[in-house]
Parts: sequence; structure tokens; C-alpha cells
Amino acid sequence: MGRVKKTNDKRDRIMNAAIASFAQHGYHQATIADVAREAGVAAGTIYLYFKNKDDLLVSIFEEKVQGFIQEFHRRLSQEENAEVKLRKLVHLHLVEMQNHPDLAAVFQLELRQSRHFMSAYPKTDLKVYFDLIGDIIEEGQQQGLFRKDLFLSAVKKAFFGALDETVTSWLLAGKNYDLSQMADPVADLFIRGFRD
Amino acid sequence: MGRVKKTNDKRDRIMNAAIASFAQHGYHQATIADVAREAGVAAGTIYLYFKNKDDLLVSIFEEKVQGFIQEFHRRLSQEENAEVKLRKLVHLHLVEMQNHPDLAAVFQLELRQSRHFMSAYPKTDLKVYFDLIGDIIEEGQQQGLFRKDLFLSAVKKAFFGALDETVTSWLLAGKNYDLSQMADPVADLFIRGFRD
Amino acid sequence: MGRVKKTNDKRDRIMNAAIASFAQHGYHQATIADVAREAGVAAGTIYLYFKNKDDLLVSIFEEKVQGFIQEFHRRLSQEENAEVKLRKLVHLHLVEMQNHPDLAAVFQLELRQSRHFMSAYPKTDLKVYFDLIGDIIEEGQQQGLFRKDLFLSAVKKAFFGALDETVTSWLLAGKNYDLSQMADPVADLFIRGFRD
Amino acid sequence: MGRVKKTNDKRDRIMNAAIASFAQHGYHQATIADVAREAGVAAGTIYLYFKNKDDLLVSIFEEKVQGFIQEFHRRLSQEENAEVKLRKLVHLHLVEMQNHPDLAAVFQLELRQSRHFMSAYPKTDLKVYFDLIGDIIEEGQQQGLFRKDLFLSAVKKAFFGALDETVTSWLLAGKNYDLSQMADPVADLFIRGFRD
DNA sequence: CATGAATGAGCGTTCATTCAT
DNA sequence: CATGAATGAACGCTCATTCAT
Repeated sequence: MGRVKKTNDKRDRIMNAAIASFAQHGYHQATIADVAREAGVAAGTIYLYFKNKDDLLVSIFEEKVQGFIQEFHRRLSQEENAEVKLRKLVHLHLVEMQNHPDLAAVFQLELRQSRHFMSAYPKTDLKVYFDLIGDIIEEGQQQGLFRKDLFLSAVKKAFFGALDETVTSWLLAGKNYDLSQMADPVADLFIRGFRD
Repeated sequence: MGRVKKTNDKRDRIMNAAIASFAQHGYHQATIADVAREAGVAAGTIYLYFKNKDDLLVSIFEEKVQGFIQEFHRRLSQEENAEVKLRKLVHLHLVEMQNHPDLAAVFQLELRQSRHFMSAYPKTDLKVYFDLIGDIIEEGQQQGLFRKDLFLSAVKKAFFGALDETVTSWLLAGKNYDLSQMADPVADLFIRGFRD
Repeated sequence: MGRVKKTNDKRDRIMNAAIASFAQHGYHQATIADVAREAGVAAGTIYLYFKNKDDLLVSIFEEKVQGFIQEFHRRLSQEENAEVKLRKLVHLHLVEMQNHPDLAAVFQLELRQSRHFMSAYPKTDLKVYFDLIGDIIEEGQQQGLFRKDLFLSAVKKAFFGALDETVTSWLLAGKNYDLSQMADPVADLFIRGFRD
Repeated sequence: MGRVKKTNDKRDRIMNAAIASFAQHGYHQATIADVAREAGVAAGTIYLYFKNKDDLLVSIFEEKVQGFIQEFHRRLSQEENAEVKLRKLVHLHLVEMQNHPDLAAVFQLELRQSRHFMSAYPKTDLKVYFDLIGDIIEEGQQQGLFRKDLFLSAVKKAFFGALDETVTSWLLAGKNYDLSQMADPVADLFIRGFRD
């Protein structure tokens, strides 16, 4: 176990170094040498764990988003009411981004620079996140809370886009205010918008 | 007049070539040679009209977005009712993007890769667009249509983000559906969300 | 005459602008656009008077050096004594360079960057200057002032090199002392070295 | 040791390739690709050992001149008499240049094209060479061989300039005569010029 | 003669990636 | 597994020169 653990440690160190480097310098400006230095490994070592620079970026997304989604699922499954779930999702999304600003910067700003990611976008884990949102809305419809005539694929995107822009604006403003305070106003807006 | 016209023609040709090239290959992947070939000019000629590659990208944004905002302003000023205005804005936004998909791709995907643009983001013309949105919402509040307790800076971003993601999703899905059909569902969502 | 004069004026203006530009920025750093701006003409105009940038540099040398040599000839022909002539030549050389520092900079520093000049060096007007020096030394030998066994081609170069380095050092030191004060010490050195 | 030796070998190979390339084509005309080809390395490798092209040029000067000066110092320290020292210095200078004509070409012709070098000129190792010359002259004064009223800073430059021009002329004439034969005539000239 | 817009060849430098050790 | 020296493709940009007006 110690052996395996150690290996994963190194992979994690590289990934975290990449998050920090990409967030600080931007994906294109950050070099593999930067990441290696930050991770305390040789540049060549990175290629033992990741196929290439793009894979490193995409892996950050896949593994970290997966983690978030799993956690969000777990946390939301405790709730019954779709409105409460939706509100909680907004809170979780913004709080997590606030607590992991480097990761947020990579998600919001850098990830879009990966051709590979963008072309695979509709099939990524992000789809799972969209589904999570869609499921909650449908749940709300079944609970008689939300309108039946919602154009689901449209409102899902609108909801996600609202969260996304909220985080992006916060990042680009220099993170100079409390992001979580935006949660209730945004959640209210959509819950009212969804209501019957 | 002929002389001036011709010069502007060349500048426009370069800018349009850049929009096409950036949309097709992505900002970083597109080379100045690509743009020049597409515009039918020599590479060096581009530097007679634009300071550098980044300036080309930023100029696209500034001049084209300015055009859109002015047109939106003009079109919306004919309306009285804030709800109608908001609905119309959503329509205009999505229809324009649908009619100019390359430009849309540059706006949604490529522009964010410009460090220069992103750092200037809060001061760009995009702020004017945010203001336009904010003004309509405030107008709705004064008309007694929208809630007075809206967290304006939050809902502005949510609204813009929703439009933004709607377009981005459409682009990344390969523009394989009618974008304008998303207008009413999205507009409905926000109008209800804003209502008193 | 007015017509011809005007033309020569423009050629002169360009040449003087080139001297100033080359002296200030260096030959390679100075652009044709710089020279044109300084001369108050369009870039293309320069090519009506000079074959190319290199020709401009070489022409400065040829015409200005020719002027100097002619003047030196004239001024020295008044003297009889070879020692006096030599002393006067040193004075003239240093005083002229001091009075035309931009020209000096072009001679001492920039001219050597012209491949064309360097390859033609042994055949340039500089040879005439070397000959002028050689003639004076031979005159001194005939006047019984200088040794008969001087290796003429060696001492000519040594003499010129001494003047050259004296000017170069002054230029590179920022022209922060009186160059003409070096004349007598240098002249003394060579006159003694040449003496029988 | 093998490892270190090999690394130095590569650096040396690049430097020697640069000397050959700069001598043959001139500094500005020689490309990094030329140097790389000549050295048998990839272009990028050069940047592992030198900061940029200019650094390559300046490094040639610093390391090679330093070598010469040290060797000259060592060789001259064996002599007592200042006149003999001076004569030997002239010999060494010309013989070394004759034996390393590519290096000579870089010194005499190319180095002066480096803005960076020229601006640092008064502080370079060349100053050490000037000092070496000055020390010998002062030694001669103390030995009662040379005049006390020599304008030292003037005659130092004259002496160096004479050597410099002697080499330059030889190079530009196509190295078509024996440079070392100029040594005695030049040395004689200065020794007589310096004498009491 | 004069212009200056247009040209396009040319090059230094970076950096993701490889591979011998 | 790990290294880091070496690679070499790739590209933005400059600027001397041309030529249609």
C-alpha cells in the first residue's frame, strides 16, 4: 500500500502543481518546467503520469469535477425538496469554488483553451453535472413545485451558465468580495423562475 | 472617398479573416499566415492595421460588440415595457449569434484566451452590456413589474451567464439546432424570476 | 541651377538624416523609416537617390571622407616640413571628428557593419588616406627627418590605427573630454618614432 | 569527470562553431541555425548554454580574451626590460591573431557590432589589456627607458590602435601576407616614440 | 520626382516532448 | 521509476524594398 500510495502522491503533487501553475500564469503561459518545479519533480516525470500537457489539463477537470459531483450528489441526496436541493446546489457550487480559487480559475478560464476538452465538451463529466441539474428540476416538476412546461435542455444551461458567470465575474474582479453571498439571490431567481 | 473606402475595406477584410480563422482553428492555433491567406493580403500587411495578434483579437471584440450594443440599444429603445425589452434582448442576442456563428465562436471561446482581454474584462464594453441589462431590470422595477429586492449585480450576471452558456452549448454541440428557439424559454425563466 | 540645387539638397538631407540616425541608433537598429522621417521625405524617396541601405552607408563614407581628404590635402599643401604636416594631420583628424561627432560615430562604429564596405575596404577612399599618410612619411624621409628603413606599409597602418582608436575611445567614453588635446601627444609619439 | 567534461565539450563546440560562423558570414548574417549546424547540435541546444545570440558573441570575447590576457601576462612576466616586454607583446598579439584568424575576425570586425558589447566596452576585459599596456610603459619610465612626460592615456590607445589596425588590415587584405613580420617594425616605432 | 501602402523573406527564440542513462 | 539534456518544429514580427498612383 505504501508503494502505491507514494505513486499516487506524486501524481497528485503534479496535478496540484499544475492547478497552481495554470491558475497563476494561465494554461499557455505555464510551462511544463513550471509545473515540474512546483511539483518538485523532473519535467520528464510528468510524462510518466500524463500523456501530454493537454491531458494534464483535462485530467484536472475530469478527476476534480468527478469529485465535486460525487460530493454534491451525496450532500444533496439527504434533501427531499427540489427547491431546497437547488438552493443547496447553488450554495455548494459557489462555496466550493470560493474555497478552491485556483481550481476555479482553471475550470472557468483555462479549461476552455484545451481544444481537446472543448471538442469533447458535450460528452464530458460536465454532462453529468447538467444531468444532476436536470434531475433536480424534473424532481421539482414531479413534486408539483415547478412548471411542467419548462424547456428542460434550455433551462439547465441557463442555470449552469448563471452559476458559471457568477464565479467567473468573481475571479476576474480579483476575488474581492464574498462569493457565497451571491448564492441566495441566484437561487431565488431560478426557483421563482421555475415555479408553477 | 474611394481611397478611404478601400483602406477600410482592407482592414475589414483582415478582421473578417481573423474572425473566420480564429473560429475555425482557435486563437492560438490560428497563425498570422492563416489570417493573411484568408484575407488575401501579405502577413506584414496585417501589422499596418493592427499592432499585433492580440490587438487583432481585442479589436474584433471592441468593434463588433460595440456595433451589437449600439444596435441593441436602438432596437430596444422603441419598446416601453421592461419585460418586452428583456424578451427582445434575449431574442436579439441569440439571433445575432446564430447569424454570426464565427463571431460567436470568437466571443464565447477564443476571447477568453487573451490574457490582455481578460485582465481588462471588467472595464471593457462588456460592462456596457451588463449595464444595459441592469438598466432594463431597474426599469422593470420602476414599472412595478419586477421585485424591488433583487440583488442587481448578482442577477445581471446570472442573466448574462445564462445567455452566454446557451450560445456556448449551441456552438459546442456543433450548431445542430435552432438557437433562437431557446429565446422564449430563457426569457420566460428570467422574467418570472424577476417578477414581483 | 535652382532645380539641380534643390535635388542635391534632398540628397544631402537624406544623407545627413542617415548620419544622425545611424549615429544615434546604430546602422542595424536605424530603419529606413527613421531616416526618411528625419529627412522629411517618404521612405521610397530614399531609393531614388541611393541603391539601398548599404549604399547609403557607403556613400556617407565615400563622399564625406573624400571631402575630408580634399580639405586635408589643401590644408597640408601649405606646409613644407613633413613633421609639421604630420602634426597638422593629427590635429585636423581629431578636430574634424570632434566637430562632427555623428559622422565620427558612423566612421568608427557603424561603417564596419557594412559587408560591402569591409570587403571593398582595401580599395576604398581610405586607401587614399593611407596614401596621404604614406606620402608625408616619405616626404619626411626625403627631407632627412625620418628613418629610411621604416616599413612603410606597417607604419602607415599603425599611424592610422592610432588615430582611429583615439577617436573610438573618445566616442565610447561618451565624448566626455576634449579630443583635440590628444593630438600633440599622439603626434609627438609618431614623429619621434619616425625620426632618424 | 566524464560527465562534466562532455558538457564543457559541447559548450566549447558551440562557441567554436560560433567563432567560425561569425568570422565567415559576419555576426548579423550568421544565423543560430548556422552555428548549430556547424556545432553539430540542435538550435535549441545553444540556448541551454547561452542566453541568446548576443551572449554568445560576448562570451566569446570574455572567455577567449581573458585567456589571451592571462597567457600574455604569464609570458611577459618572465621579462625584466620594458622595451623587451613591449616588443614581445606586439609579437604575441600578432602571432596569436595570425594563429587564430577566425577569432581575430570576430574580435576585430564582429564584436563591434554588438550594441551590448560596445556600451560595456570601457568596462570590459579590454580595459585589462589597456592596463597591461599602460603598466609596461610605466615600468619603462621607472627603468629610465621611456620619457616621463608621456600622456599615458593617449599613448596607450595609440599603441593598441596600431596593433588593432595592423590586424584588421591584414584580415581585410585576405590574410595574404605574414602578419608577424609587422611586429618588429611596429614595435620599433613605439619603442622609439616612447624613448627618453 | 515623390509617395507610402503593400510586400514577404527571414530569423531568434520557446518549449512540449523524448530517451539514453 | 526518475532524470534532465537535447531536440527541432513552429511562429510572431520586422523592415528593406518595390511599384502603382
